Amino acid sequence: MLFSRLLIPTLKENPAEAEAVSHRLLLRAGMIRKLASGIYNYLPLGLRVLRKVEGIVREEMNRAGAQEVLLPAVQPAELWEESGRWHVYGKELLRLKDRHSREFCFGPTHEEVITDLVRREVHSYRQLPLNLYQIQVKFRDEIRPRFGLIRGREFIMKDAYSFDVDEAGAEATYETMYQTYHRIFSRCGLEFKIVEADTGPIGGSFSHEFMVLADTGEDLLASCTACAYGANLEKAEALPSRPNPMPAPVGSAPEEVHTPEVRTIDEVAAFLKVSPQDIVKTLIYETDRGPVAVLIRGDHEVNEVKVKNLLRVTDISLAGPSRVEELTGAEVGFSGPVGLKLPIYADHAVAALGAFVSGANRKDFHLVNVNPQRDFTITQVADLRTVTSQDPCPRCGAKLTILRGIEVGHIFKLGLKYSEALKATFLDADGQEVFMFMGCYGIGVSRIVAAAIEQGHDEEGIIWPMALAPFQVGVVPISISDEATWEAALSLYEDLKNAGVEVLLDDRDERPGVKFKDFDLIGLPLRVVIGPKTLAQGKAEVRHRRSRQIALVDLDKLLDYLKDNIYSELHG
RNA sequence: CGGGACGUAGCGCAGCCUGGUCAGCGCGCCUGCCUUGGGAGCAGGAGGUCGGCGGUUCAAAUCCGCCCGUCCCGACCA
Repeated sequence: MLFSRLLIPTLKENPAEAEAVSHRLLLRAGMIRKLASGIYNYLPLGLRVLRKVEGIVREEMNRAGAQEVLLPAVQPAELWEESGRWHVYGKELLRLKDRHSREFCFGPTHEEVITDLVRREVHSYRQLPLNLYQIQVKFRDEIRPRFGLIRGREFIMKDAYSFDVDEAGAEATYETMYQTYHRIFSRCGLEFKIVEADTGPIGGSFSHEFMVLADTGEDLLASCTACAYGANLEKAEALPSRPNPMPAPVGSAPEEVHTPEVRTIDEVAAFLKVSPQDIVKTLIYETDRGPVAVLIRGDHEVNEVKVKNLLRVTDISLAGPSRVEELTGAEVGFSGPVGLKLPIYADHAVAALGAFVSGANRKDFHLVNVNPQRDFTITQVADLRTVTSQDPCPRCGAKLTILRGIEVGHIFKLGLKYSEALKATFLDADGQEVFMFMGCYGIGVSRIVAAAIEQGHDEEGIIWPMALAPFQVGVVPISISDEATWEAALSLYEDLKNAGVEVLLDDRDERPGVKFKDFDLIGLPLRVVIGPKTLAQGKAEVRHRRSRQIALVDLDKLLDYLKDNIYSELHG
């Protein structure tokens, strides 16, 4: 392609609206433009990258035996009512009405539609297993779209849904998808980490997330420095800690201490001259099953996902100030478990304490020498806190690190959730009608584009991996008015095209500096500069974007040199 | 939805506090000359309802109110 004929509106300066690296560079490199918050146009260069990702995803999904379909973006409300999600999904679901006032939504995901399709068309175990996928636009009316393509409201997703005759089959499919995802992200040139994940509202029994490691990642994950253990921070298990040797003798009774205006853990610790780990915070939560108290050691953070899962509720929120007063008899900051008439859920670390400090449920007072079970009853002890880098790996005991990641893929074992709700059954070999075992597998295709930039860039611009680059080679003639230079560039361009290389020829009448800057910005892996100086020696200059290394190559060896480099980066 | 910031030419910004020679700068764009190995130079030129509506005032980009939009920090997710 000729540079002058492509719409590549590069920007010299950073757009004010963009903060994240990938967002800035996608805009500056002329790959995307914003239409509305979280909604973007893909320009020619951006679309080429997107197509590269799609191509890899398609190849690997097909290789794994999945079949491509294309489902509608607009879905009737009835299906969502049937699955129960019409009323559960919330504001994130973009709801619409047609001219007859019939209700629809713009699909944020397609479990309902696919299950409906399969229940109509599949009736025998002989037709199973089945794995169907599509690559399509999704819309989720996100609370806060951000970072350009990383969290858009409209985005491109590959979603796959599998149907198996039994749990063992479903697990085999899950394993296949696990391996397939590994291949996909490896081919995309991404450095990623596979972690255990909470299943969230999609439901199901277990799942893994594929995380691209990057500072701008919105997710935190715990990763073992020794073994393969990795988990989303909201899922990562905290091992029960050993009893704390510090506190006062277990024998003495709780004692009220006057602590005027002393509310936070730090304030209490300073005032009573104890360490935060000798204090227990009592958090009052509202749930759809009524209010509960959660006990967490002062130096720990509550993990609301774990609380939700333990209580088997879909929503929890911290009780407001007036509600706390109503339930505990004291202002926020003085809650404690002693005398509290609520179900009390304690983290392991709290139960392991000998005696601790807590609120007294009386304004300006705290209790010291509080003992679990002796002074109050714990409804249940569980893992309710978020792990820290101080925690040991739950598998091997080695050190954990906390990393940031961008979730680019997520695989779920769904089980029977949707097949039961939508009655997707088949007849097994014994003529019994049974529910299909389902799994679902998502990849954020447009998000991969952004994630690749987060991992591949420098001060000058994007550094694409060969597999995702919009063009593999850029050809830059120093001057298009110097005939020999232009002829040599054009001839190389034709040769490369004929050899099947994706090449961009900069035919613009610009000064060399302008072209170099633009090529650094758009990040093609290989750049060939044709100029009078090197031409006189029968050579051309090849610059590798990532390493910035420059090679002077004989003109007659140039084509092979480029082809070899492309091949080795794609397949080496 | 809570907290913070912003909205002036395609992009980046100044001007606003202290209302009146404030419609300005840089980049980009168009024409011509010149130049060609890391975003050149000269000359000429096009382009703006100062986010919108309303109010105060002799007078509003500037002060006030409401609304819209955008971004950043927290609860959702590929």
